[in-house]
Amino acid sequence: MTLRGRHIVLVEDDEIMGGSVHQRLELEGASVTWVKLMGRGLSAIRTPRRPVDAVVCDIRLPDGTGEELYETLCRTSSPPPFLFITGQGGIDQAVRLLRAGAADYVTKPFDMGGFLDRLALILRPEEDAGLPPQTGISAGARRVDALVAEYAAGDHPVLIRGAKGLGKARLARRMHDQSDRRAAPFVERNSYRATGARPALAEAIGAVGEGTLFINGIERLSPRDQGRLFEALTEGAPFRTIASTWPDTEATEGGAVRADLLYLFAAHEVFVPPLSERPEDAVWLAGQFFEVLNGRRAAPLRGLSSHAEAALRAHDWPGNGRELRARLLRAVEAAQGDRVFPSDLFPEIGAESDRFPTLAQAREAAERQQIAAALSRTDGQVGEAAKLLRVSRTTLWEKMQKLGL
Amino acid sequence: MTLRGRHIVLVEDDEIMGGSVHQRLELEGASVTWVKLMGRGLSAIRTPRRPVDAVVCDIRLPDGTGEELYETLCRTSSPPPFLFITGQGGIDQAVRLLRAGAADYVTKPFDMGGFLDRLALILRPEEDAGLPPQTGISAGARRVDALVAEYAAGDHPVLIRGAKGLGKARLARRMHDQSDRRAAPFVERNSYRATGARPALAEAIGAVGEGTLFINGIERLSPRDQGRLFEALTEGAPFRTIASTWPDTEATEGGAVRADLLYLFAAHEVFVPPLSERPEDAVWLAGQFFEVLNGRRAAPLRGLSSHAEAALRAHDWPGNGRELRARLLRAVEAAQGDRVFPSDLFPEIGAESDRFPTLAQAREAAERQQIAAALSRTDGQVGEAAKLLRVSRTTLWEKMQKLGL
DNA sequence: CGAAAATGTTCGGATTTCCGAACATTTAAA
DNA sequence: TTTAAATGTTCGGAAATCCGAACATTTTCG
Repeated sequence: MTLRGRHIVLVEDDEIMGGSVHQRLELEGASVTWVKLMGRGLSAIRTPRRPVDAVVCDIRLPDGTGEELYETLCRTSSPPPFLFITGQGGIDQAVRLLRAGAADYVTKPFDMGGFLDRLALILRPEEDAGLPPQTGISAGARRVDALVAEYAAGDHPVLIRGAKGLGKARLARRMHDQSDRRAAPFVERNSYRATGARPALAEAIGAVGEGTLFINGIERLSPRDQGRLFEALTEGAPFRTIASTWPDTEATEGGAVRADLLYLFAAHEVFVPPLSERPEDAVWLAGQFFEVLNGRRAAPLRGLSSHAEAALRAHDWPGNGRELRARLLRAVEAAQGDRVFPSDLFPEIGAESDRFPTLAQAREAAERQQIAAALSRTDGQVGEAAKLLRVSRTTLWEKMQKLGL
Repeated sequence: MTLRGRHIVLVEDDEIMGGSVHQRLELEGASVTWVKLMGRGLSAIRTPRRPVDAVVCDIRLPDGTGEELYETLCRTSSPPPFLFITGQGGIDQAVRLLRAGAADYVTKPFDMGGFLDRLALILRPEEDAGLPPQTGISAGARRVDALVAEYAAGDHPVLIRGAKGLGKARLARRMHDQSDRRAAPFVERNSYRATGARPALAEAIGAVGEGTLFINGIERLSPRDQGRLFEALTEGAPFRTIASTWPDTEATEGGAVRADLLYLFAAHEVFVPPLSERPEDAVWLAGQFFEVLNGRRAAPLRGLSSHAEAALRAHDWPGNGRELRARLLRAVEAAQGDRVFPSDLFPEIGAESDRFPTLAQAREAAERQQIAAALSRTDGQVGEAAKLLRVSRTTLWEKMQKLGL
């Protein structure tokens, strides 16, 4: 697979490094947006000229870190895959990023060929062709798959609940593929994507015909859009509706779904348990990923060591499947022996975990908390919150962007 | 009493108001330091050219508030009396200052004659000539007075414990006045006063002769000074030593007293209960103040109403005697009828108490907390704390000043 | 007791933050 | 459906913050 025709956002302040990567990516046929500041990166990714396929991002930036950029995006949207460029000593940071669901990282200095290979790897779509249409092997995963099969035969709305990285979009797609509507369009409306990147609901409804409309993140729909959806569903719309929600505390508090709309979905829900509750699925999924990835190695590995499997079971998987896939990618690439070992999967073991927050971090945390409290108090009214906080509307808006609120 | 020869610090940014007050105070013979910023005020009060007798301070300043200035000073020292200038609508703020122990306030617009009278009132020393040498009438107060009389006859060190505003310095003075050493000097070393305003311990020891050395705030002595004092006490120094301590949580954590020094005082302690634990003393003391202050009115009042007395009993007196005296000053001045009523003593009743902290306030609170944590972690080592917090030593020092740490 | 280390403190320059004005877009209300 | 209100967002200038260098003073340690 080539990079030709892809849109890459490059966030790198170093003139030489950035120039090299920029030039080489364009030689490969990619379209590159090069920015030098975290703030600029935020804008470029949130409101891009065209959809962003991947982000290549340095860790250290003049106005913050790549980590902050990524996590800020995660709070209000679903960012495109990130490939981080880290220097020596930044490994603990990069590993945290993997845990949070970032795609991968490379360590300076690196050869351009290896870098391009890694970038090409993460550009591949989330639903790998090599994986079977199955959530897992645990009892909980089998219940999910049974419900998916059952609901695929129906026409009623379905709500998929579960944390990020659990493949809710893939479940919706499978439900569509196993239904009578499989020949009609499958249209996704991702509410987590930045404003510029997502179509209006009306546009999505216009495109779906008698197919399946998938609303990713129903709690993020505006009240007006929720009204439109409710109308469509109660007036016999020809398409089938599947929605997902991410039971994140902030989302629940901030973006309530009107009760009557929720009522339409209440009878048919699919809850996807987190990987931490089904460790045998983590091992199974890792095995699936291993088969696919190992097949690409010039010198194939023999498998996962038993200790690696034990470590997979013991991990708490805050990033769920996305984190698992990223770790497998790195492990298969980095393995020195003939098998994958725990230290290949979890290189951060031994890294310092106890860090004293800096003054800037403490200040930011307090600002984030206070702004959130003010927004809560004003029911999301930004202008009123600005008055309460005694800052200008501009200042509040910029801080909200910076802090990911 | 005139203002002649007194040193007044004026903190007022308004050119016209400041110019008027400055000119009139100098006409009255006072020496005036006029600053326009809270930060400048901090410096002028902490390291003055000569000791500060009083501060005249506006509430609203370009770089903060008079309230912040006062409270910042209170955290690390015992500020001179403050007379606040407040505009309309600032009454709740001024009342909070009274509660915290500030001397008084005037409301714009005011006539200069009344302003000067009020300033003259607060310049009078804390121990008013009109008050009897007595702590109060409650059982607890009588125990304190009995101990003072008993210890006055001895030569052993004495420790006076109690919160600010309870007259610990007056108790020490009374102990001296009732002792055989009354003809010799009484020298006070106030550890709470700003660095520039307090003499070195060695200087105080040199001046006391066979008199009484009063260490106000023994926990604030440096380890070296504690060593000097210990040596003096164990090697038969000719003077008598009385010390006070303020059982404030911050002081206890920050400035521990070495155990062997504390041992020398342990056998003779006087604990002064807070006014909140002896409400009848609050009423008695208010009565004493009333007699003194009422005598100065052109049209004397008949007394405190029974409801006023009830309100005095009910109040929790966070500022203890200092707050009580300030409230009586205002009440006797402001009384409209022939008696003092609750609303004269507690004008803030009805004022809005629930305020949402601004973003700057939240940020400051977080900074204060984080800096305190860092200092705690580094055992007071400022340079190490700066590294931990990832700020420069200068920045940390300035923030410590601003935040009162 | 003297030297080293740390604190106390100031100042000017660089950097960052904050803001009002302005305009486009979206949402809410009439 | 139209209008008003609010949000989304940018930009340049003013104000505030942060810092290193520097020097005086105090504290600590050998």
